[in-house]
Amino acid sequence: MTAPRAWQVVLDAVERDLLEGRLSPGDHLPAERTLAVDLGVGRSSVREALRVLEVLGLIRTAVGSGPSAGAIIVARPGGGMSALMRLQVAAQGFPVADVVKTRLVLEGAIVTELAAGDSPDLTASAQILTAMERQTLTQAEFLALDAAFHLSLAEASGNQVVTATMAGLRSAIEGYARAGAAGLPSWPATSVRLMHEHRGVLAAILAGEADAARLAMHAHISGYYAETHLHEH
Amino acid sequence: MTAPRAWQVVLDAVERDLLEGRLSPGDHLPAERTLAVDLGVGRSSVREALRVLEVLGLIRTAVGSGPSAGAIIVARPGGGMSALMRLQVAAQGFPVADVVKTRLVLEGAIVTELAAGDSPDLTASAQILTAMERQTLTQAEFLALDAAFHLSLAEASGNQVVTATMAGLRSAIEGYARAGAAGLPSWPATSVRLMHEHRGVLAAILAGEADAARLAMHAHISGYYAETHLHEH
DNA sequence: TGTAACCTGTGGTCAGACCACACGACGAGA
DNA sequence: TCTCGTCGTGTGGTCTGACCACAGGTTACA
Repeated sequence: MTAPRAWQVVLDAVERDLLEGRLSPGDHLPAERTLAVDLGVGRSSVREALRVLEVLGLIRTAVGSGPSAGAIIVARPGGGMSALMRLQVAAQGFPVADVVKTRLVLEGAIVTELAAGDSPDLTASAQILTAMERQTLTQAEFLALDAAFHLSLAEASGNQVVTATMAGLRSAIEGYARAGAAGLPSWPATSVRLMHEHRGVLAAILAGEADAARLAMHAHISGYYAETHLHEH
Repeated sequence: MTAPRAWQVVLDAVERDLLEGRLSPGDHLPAERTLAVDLGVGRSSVREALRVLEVLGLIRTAVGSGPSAGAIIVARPGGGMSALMRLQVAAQGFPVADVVKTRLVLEGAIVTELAAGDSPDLTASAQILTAMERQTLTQAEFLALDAAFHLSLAEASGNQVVTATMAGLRSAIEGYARAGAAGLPSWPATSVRLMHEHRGVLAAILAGEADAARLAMHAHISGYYAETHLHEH
């Protein structure tokens, strides 16, 4: 048995406490110094483990004293998924094409389920579309709202895993989306088309037309990707 | 502008080096002490960032000297995705039901694509099924091969993102699968049924019957989940 | 009673030390 | 000349101790 690394001991201990109910969302972790003594490791090893937990979106840390200070279990997977996918794309572990294909699968499933569902709550998505129709938006603002729209559909599905994964995929290719938009021949024309496609997707969902919604979303995503991909090299 | 945390500086520097091509898979990161001096932070902060990169599957570290020592970019997303999803499930950020639903979506898409593809290479998957038919397997060995089979289908699809996500989802609910299997009334009967379902999925893919393959996989996953879920408490 | 000063415990960071390890260079011996 | 063992060196892994900024509670004073 090879000796486990000290930070791994801390990580395992926290995971075990979570699985066995000794730790739940909202709870405080023991202080770093206490954890170090209890687990028989140095404080620096504890901190390495806590850093991992923080990046993974499991805890939030705050300095000072009082109830809001210290490390608290939060279980917000979005940030961790974004960091993971963004870095994997940067390190060429995730090809951009695979990210886009995965978006097609997930968003297709999302809109299919939403359309099949009984009166899903899409007011948030509709509000985002309304905000996007303002003519004073910069390109960056438009793209941010575009991302928010897609994410709001995932949230409407109620699936935490899909929502977090979508957030990660989106942030992973955010740079490509921005660079691609900058190289388009006519941004106004493209943005208007994207708006219409968004409205079309939303309308198909609300009409309960699952297949139409899926195809519209598919065309929306792959269309933009193809268009921007043509102009980069 | 709030001061960025020291480890964040390191993480950002590495990400920038990756994006701008100064670092590629197989390259060595500078030594921890060098990195600390170059970025103007302490070595412990560098180590916190490297720990994150290691857990995320971006680097591999080794002690000693020579070409294989040090921190090397590897971009293996499987481990990071597994850690992220396992911990999020443990911390109740990811409901198990959502994990299963996501599996249904992804594995359905995988087999659909494989069936539609032109003569996919499924020899690895077939070999795993053959290995599963040995009668001397323990329950744990059977479950491990079961996981390997599902993962091999993802790998056959060639999509790195889907493969890594599948690996993460699987490991996140591994504990539940094991606990559920232990509570089944008749494990031999269940394992035989699972085997038949696997064969059915594979046959449908090879026959090019996309819809049949998707439905078979859907029934396979949701069936096992429903069966084990009934017997746990 | 209200307020200001202080105390305490927290995470954030750094510096330094030591260890085990693995490779590569060097030198002694055949 | 070749082989093999030794030693040096640089690496990550870990621990310890120290200091800081911060935020809250506590206390003492007006």
